[in-house]
Formats: sequence, structure tokens, C-alpha cells
Amino acid sequence: MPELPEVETYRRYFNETALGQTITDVQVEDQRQLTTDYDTLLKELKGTQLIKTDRIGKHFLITLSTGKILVLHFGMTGDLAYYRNEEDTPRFARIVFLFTNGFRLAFIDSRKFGRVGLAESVEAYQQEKSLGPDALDISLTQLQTSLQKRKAPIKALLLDQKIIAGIGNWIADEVLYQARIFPAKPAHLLAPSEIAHLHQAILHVMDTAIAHEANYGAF
DNA sequence: CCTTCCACCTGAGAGC
DNA sequence: TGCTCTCAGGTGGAAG
Repeated sequence: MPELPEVETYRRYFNETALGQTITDVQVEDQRQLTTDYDTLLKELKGTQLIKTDRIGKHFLITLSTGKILVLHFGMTGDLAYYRNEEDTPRFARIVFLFTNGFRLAFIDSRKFGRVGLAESVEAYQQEKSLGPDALDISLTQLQTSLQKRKAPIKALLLDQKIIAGIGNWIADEVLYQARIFPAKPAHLLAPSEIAHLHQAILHVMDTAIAHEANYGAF
């Protein structure tokens, strides 16, 4: 379920908690959730500091003191929790990062669709995954260009992370509703004014959702 | 290349 | 109460 606004909220939460910490250990329940094998992951992470964060669409990227990137993707049920005592470990904590200050960060994910692994750089990861522009950054021209020759239903293309990164099922529905566009309409039949409305709706829905998450998450 | 379809995974909620 | 069934839904790869 996490879409761009939730991932952005997780990023802000991370920045206020785990950012700056140094990793001492990593506990992994199910190695199928790793995109980098466990031995390599542990070797690369142990002793490294978490320096800064980025987000492309729903992908959360943490730059390490080694220059490499730790990538978290939350799938549909992913979440983060920062806490101190082992007995406070959340129910569905699948991967737990331990820090030198005694605190822990859990990657929670009941349905195990989330993935964690390493990348060489933010740019390399974006290229490797063919991720399109982030939904908060995409320009009207970029949106027009990537839609004008496509015959697939507009909703399917909004969900395509190669075209625009960060839109999931409910936001696609909401955006199309606000722009008053029929979800099954082939993209190349959209009038320029419709694409403009779509672009505005994307930004509006994202901004509103992030603001709401920020308030909601504060308490 | 483009589009469509399905597997992946397991908890939540519904029905009985 | 407790079992079974269905649904959720982002991603990646296969198939056409």
C-alpha cells in the first residue's frame, strides 16, 4: 500500500531517527526479501554510517559512508520502526538493523513484498530499474511525451514506474477522478488539456497526501 | 518495443 | 470460536 506520500513520510521519519547512526549488525528473517545476498549485505553494512536519504517514487535510498546505497522498497505492507529494546520489536519485523547507540530500526512487512539490497549509486539504481521521473518532479512536457504514443489505458500507464515513479492503485484512481478522465481511455487519445489537468491532479493529490500523512504521522 | 497477464506472499475480514 | 475463502496490490518476468 505504501505509495509515494507514505514513502516520503517514512523517509522523514528515518531522517529524524536512524540517520547518522552506525550499523553493528543486520538480522534477516527471510532471505527472499534481499536483493543482495546476506553475507555481502552484512559485510558492506557493518561499521558503516547512514549519511543521507533520497527517494525516487516508492524507492527509498540511503547513502552509506562508503558511498554505496542501501535501497528499501516497501512493497505493499512495508513500514519502519525505530526503537531501543528487543522486546519492543514489532510483530512483523522482517529485517532489523542494529546501531552502535543501542537502538534498532525494523523493516516491517507482513506480506513480504518489500525488498532490501545494495546499489552502487542513486543514478545507477534509477537506470537499472528504468525508473521514470518522480511524480513530484515530472514536468508537463515529460508527461505529454511519454503518453502521446501509447495506446494502453491511461490508468495502466500511470501505474508504470518507467513513465512516472510513485503512483499506485488508489492514487491513480484519485488522480483520474479529479482530472475527470475515464481510466480505460487510451493514452494517445487524451487531449492536451486533459494531460494538463492530469499533471495538475498528480501534484495536487501528492501534496495533499503528504501533508495529511505529515499531520497524521505526528501523533 | 508495447501490452497484457499472472505469480509472488500472507494477514485481514467475511461468511458460515 | 474457528475454519475456509477471498481479497489486497507493487513488481518482474513471461507470453503474445
